[in-house]
Amino acid sequence: MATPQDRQLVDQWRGIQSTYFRTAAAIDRALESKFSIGLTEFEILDLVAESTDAACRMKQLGERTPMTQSAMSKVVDRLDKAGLISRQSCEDDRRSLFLELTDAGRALHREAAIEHRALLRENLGND
Amino acid sequence: MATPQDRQLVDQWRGIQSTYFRTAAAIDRALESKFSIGLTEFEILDLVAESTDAACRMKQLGERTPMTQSAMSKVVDRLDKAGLISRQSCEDDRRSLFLELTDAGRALHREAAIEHRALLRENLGND
DNA sequence: ACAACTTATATGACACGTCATTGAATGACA
DNA sequence: TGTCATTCAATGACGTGTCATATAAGTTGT
Repeated sequence: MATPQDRQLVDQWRGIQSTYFRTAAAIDRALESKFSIGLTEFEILDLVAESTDAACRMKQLGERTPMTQSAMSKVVDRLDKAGLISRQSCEDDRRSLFLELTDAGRALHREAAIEHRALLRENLGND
Repeated sequence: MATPQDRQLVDQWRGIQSTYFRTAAAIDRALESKFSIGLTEFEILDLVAESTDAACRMKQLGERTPMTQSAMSKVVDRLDKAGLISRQSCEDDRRSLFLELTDAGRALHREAAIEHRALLRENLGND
């Protein structure tokens, strides 16, 4: 019990947690106040933005984020309602959805990404 | 825009996120199923367990976790209702609360900590 | 072409975290 | 000592995530 290895593990874990919380909170607040979107919304925008088009993406996106399928669905829904993204049903498999940024979405992403990267740089401290 | 440094930052961030989510989810599920407590509950137990007694702790604990004051208050409330922890008002400052594990809490913590460390070892991969 | 199964997304009930605020106790200081 | 500000903890309204399930579309084997 309570071996030094355990202590070291626990400390490492707490470090990860606090880095994660601190950084996520900072980004979330900044994006929320400047662009009225949350961190998770931005993350989806970011993934869609960097996806080379083609392919029915909702599913594939799910493989590139730790978000639940359910969570993704709701985030995408909010982004759609906000007019930042559009969902189009795929021709070849009508269960799937093809996502793409609207012009507004692309513009917002461009701005927000700058903020996002800056806050990562600050918080992850790779100066 | 999109400099290689940015890419590297974003990748680092996604790594942290996925480590955090994967690990937290694994621990949470295990503790929930075996001991009927969540990860946040365990973390408070863990902090209280390792606190050298004395001092009115609710406040100090808040300084050692990324949790909000509000969140802590609710977690402690659940732990209290579950009979794992007790809140006693401080004599010297009646705004503050002194926390301590009940016998049940200490016993549960002892068991749960083993599981917790094991899952950290698995997920943070310091073998 | 018809079941039975599988896969993609959406949704409803619920739990938990956050923010803002409250209530109570303390401190500061004229 | 009486006021005003500050601090500790609890609470209510609210947003968002999770789980289980629903809906719809595709697949397979006969």
